[in-house]
Amino acid sequence: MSPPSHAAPALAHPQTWPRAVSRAGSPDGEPGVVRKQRGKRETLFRQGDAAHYLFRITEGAVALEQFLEDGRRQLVELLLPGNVCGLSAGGAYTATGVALVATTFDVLGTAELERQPELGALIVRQLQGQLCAAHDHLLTVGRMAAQERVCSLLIRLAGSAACIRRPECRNGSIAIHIPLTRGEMGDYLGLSLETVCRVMSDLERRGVIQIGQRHGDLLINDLARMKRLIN
Amino acid sequence: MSPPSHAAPALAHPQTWPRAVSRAGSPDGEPGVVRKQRGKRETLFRQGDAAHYLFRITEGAVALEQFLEDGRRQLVELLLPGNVCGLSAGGAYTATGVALVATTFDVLGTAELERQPELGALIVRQLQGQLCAAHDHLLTVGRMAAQERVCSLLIRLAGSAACIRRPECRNGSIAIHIPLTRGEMGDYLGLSLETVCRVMSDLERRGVIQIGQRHGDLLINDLARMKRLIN
DNA sequence: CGCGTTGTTGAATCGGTTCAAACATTGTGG
DNA sequence: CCACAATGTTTGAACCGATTCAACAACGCG
Repeated sequence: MSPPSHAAPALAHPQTWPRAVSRAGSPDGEPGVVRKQRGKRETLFRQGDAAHYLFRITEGAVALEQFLEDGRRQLVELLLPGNVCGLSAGGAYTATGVALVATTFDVLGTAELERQPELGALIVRQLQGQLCAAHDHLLTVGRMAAQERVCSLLIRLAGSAACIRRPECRNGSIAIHIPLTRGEMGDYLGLSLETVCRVMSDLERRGVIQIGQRHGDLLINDLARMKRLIN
Repeated sequence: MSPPSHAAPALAHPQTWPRAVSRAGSPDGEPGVVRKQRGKRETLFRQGDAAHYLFRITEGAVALEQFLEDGRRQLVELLLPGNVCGLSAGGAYTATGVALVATTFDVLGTAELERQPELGALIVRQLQGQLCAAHDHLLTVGRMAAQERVCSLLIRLAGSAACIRRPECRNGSIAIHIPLTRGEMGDYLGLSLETVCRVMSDLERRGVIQIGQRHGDLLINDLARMKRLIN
């Protein structure tokens, strides 16, 4: 019966990844582990492709997206530094991974998984965290009103180090950067982009947030108050 | 861009569970593995409780449910024979597991997980399958209309051996049993129970299904046609 | 500086919810 | 086994939140 506020998987266990992490500069050198980059809107892997690699985000943000045949889109997962993606049930990726902003990540051959059993424990933790996050998100999309959904997302971003521009201070205000367009926020929350706009404008009118002029910049005036809007 | 029809995790790997499975009659005997039962609407574990056990469904059906503080409910996962649940990110269950019908399952101490590393591979496969299923479900709830959502659920049930009453025959008809009330279907699909009713009635009027008099009994007249309703 | 992309706002519409009433099925105790 | 209570289902009518379509404004990249 408690509210669905599990630990955000965003920052889970970044330190337990084997090697390569501490050697950020090296593009290779360790067998099976390679550091790579992608620019805004570039894809890391595509739904349907053979799933030969795992990806661990070290910087930036990645969205997993799925499509209906007629083009309707849903962002099914939002991955931030520390998260791993690319795991698949069968042999193929079940979603497409797209960089939301310039993103750095480590690539690991799935074959490596079998050679390094201790990697399994990390993967299990990641999967558990993402499954819980997916369940929470399902509750959000399935049962919350538009305003509650938007606030959920903003609060999640405010909880992720990668999105924070100015840390929270006494009065509860915090400056963040939203690495998503309005349309992407809608596709993540199961709303139209116009509804996201309207909710954001309304929150601003009521003094809960201030929308910066640079796209994506946002000031949450009172995080606690925003959390109360969700219940 | 392909439609989100991954393998239903329902029947995944029932044969790889260690021991106990082949000794269905024995209520105990193997260290850490115990077979148990629950009746309709009884709970296996509760959100927030310390997560000391894993559960593997052998018969029946289990729903994982989450609540908002004001009582709004979402069924975040539907588990059928072969599925494992009870995995949690932290030390506590993040959802409540409720038997939808009389259900049999094996209970495994989580401590056992660390003693039997080969169990890890099974768990990883389960988690992967459930994560993919959660993503598909998110697409359904976030982007599909009421009729599409209801058909998604019916098609999923029609694909689960445990729900089939009379197997599919030439003309595409198949008799199933829905182990959920209309309200539960709504809570799973993010709809009100009335909307589920209306959609079901409409499907019947149009000859897609026939609703039996016994609660839960259903005849799908043409499965292929129903699948076309989803797109 | 200019054009394409992204964001904002309004008006009309619609799909789904809410509230309410009636009915059917299932389960229980006499 | 029947009667009755509890639970589950169906349908209607009014309402409302979110979508759609459309126009315009603000960014931001080249």
